[in-house]
Amino acid sequence: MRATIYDVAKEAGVSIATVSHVLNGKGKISRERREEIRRIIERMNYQPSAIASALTSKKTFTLGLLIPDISNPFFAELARAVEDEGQRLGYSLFICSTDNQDRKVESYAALLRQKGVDGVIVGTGVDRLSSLAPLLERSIPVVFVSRECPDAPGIPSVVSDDYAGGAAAARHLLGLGHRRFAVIAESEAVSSSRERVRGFRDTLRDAGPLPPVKLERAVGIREGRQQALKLLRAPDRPTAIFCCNDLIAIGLLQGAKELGLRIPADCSVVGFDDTILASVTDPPLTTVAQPIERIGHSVIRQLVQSAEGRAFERERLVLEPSLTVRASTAPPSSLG
Amino acid sequence: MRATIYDVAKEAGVSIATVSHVLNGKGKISRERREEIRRIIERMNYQPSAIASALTSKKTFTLGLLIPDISNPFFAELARAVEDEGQRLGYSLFICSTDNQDRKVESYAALLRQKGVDGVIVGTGVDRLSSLAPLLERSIPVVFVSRECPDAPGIPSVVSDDYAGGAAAARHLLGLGHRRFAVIAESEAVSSSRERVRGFRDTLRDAGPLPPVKLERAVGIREGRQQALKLLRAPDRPTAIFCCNDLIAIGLLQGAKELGLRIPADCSVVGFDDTILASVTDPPLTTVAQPIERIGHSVIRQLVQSAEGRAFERERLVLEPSLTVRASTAPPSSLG
DNA sequence: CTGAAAGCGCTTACAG
DNA sequence: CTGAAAGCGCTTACAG
Repeated sequence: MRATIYDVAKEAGVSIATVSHVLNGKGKISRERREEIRRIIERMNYQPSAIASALTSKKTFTLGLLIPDISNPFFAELARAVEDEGQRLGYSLFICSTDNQDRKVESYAALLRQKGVDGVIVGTGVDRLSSLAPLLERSIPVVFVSRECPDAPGIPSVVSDDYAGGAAAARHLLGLGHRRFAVIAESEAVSSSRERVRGFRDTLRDAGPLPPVKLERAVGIREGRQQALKLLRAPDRPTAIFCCNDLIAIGLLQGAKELGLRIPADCSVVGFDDTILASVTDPPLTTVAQPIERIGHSVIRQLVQSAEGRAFERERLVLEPSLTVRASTAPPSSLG
Repeated sequence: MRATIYDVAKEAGVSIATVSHVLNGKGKISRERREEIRRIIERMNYQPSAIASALTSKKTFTLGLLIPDISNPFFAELARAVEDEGQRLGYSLFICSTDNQDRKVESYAALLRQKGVDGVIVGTGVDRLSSLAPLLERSIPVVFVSRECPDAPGIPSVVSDDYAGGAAAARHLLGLGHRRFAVIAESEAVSSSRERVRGFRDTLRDAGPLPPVKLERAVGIREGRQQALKLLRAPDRPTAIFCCNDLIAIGLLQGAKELGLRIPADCSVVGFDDTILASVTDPPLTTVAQPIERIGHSVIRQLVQSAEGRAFERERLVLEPSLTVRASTAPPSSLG
């Protein structure tokens, strides 16, 4: 069997309490003893069992990451940032893809509770806050990322400034000379999407009188393509379309191509997120870049602070997005 | 405090052993008692601590997934398949991105050991098998996925038939009428890449005398683009290029565009993997599809079998790839 | 069919 | 500065 704390205590001729103390840098141990014990630990290749230690100390140094789908590039990139910062702070990560289904959210929440995680990052849509009950009941720290839950006061969150992102998209397009716009948004239930649209529209409104902005809804590439076909076939075709995420924008690109339309010559398109997908399309997408890495790092720090009982710096951290201009936007070919 | 097994035992007027038995479906408990205890468990909302249970039973129902980078779409898609099947079988997943650095592999391996995982899936490159020592020493079950380690006899693996995939790419291109080929491969150290090239070349050789096949190396989009520029600028430009992964193929698409070349009219390109990226480029990529979902499911089953002490069905499971034909391949414009 | 008891490998007051 | 001892919440022979 592998070495336990008893083995090294015996070898060192001390009590297990002493070994535990040097392991955790607690208590006062004389320098010599400490170094002697360190050497023995090294020599025996002893590594404490995280399980036994969790049972007594109630800390597992493990976190849960609840997201809709790890195979979605946005969440995969977010997961990487979260993983890296977690690792730096000594935490491991359970990955939980929920497909935005409350049933799965709840079953993962119960599982994470049983496994004794120190905290949970929630990046998945949660219809009923009660899906998180297994966590909340046991006061396991939770922080939302990239989404918010209106009826969850007191739960901290880390988000992009979606309103500002939508506004940036509008300013870019306005600056290019566009005047006839459309938007393809996600579901009305998604708060981030609502904010993006609001920022976009408010900015247009401030720019003076403009033709009405058509709004369609989609989730993912396929629906994005369908809505694109609808919008692009209309007689008063918009010269610029703002899509609330890159997937929708990609669907739009595909729809436009089917219709023989050139992007950006016939229609400019702006996406949102700036995952790797945006750099790979043709033309590469102009898109509002979420600071995914900073979001991931911040959310972990927020959670760990809260798991370690320190006060939050803030309950809601809003990070600024920035516009990444690529080749899917240009001035309208016939101004007006 | 939350309820423990003692609380429900007291409530039910039985011993904790009895409660434990009904929890685990072990031992013989009279029907009435069993149902009575079930009701009490339900009512008290008791859920056993996975930590305490792991300490005694030595099983954590937790696995580690060691991959180069969760933000790489191939591994993200693989992770999703692994997660789903793991979940179905009752296992949670720690995600570990190693960037193919032995240092990180080793530190994650040590961490996973400490946390007492029941098994580890290794999809990351491992230069020295000794990086996995923390696992192997404790005989924690390991299975390789999508890569193999030649000096690791006895460690099971689940892979695509890379040779067959390379061959399929060659047959497709040959069938289209191509005769002047090039290949952009990954590093010679990557076994899967070697096999893909070998399958591709062998198939060409069997097709009769052909001009020599140029071979360049790249990893990722940027280098793929560079090698593409080199290949496409040469006087005897190939009419078809086989890339050992989709990322390289995407770089090639970008390089071709810069040179004003049309794909597939001026040059056909075949990728490998068929991640979401391949469906999003313009033109969409013809690519050898790895059965990512089946790979992920199989590797978990293989690992769980081994973790539960059952014999392997086989030590090496080889799944067949298939060619996904999209729009990046066509007959050469000037035959010959 | 059921229970008393040992044990898993740690941490943490507490006493000295 | 160091150790004896209790306790974390389970599982598992073993005895009856």
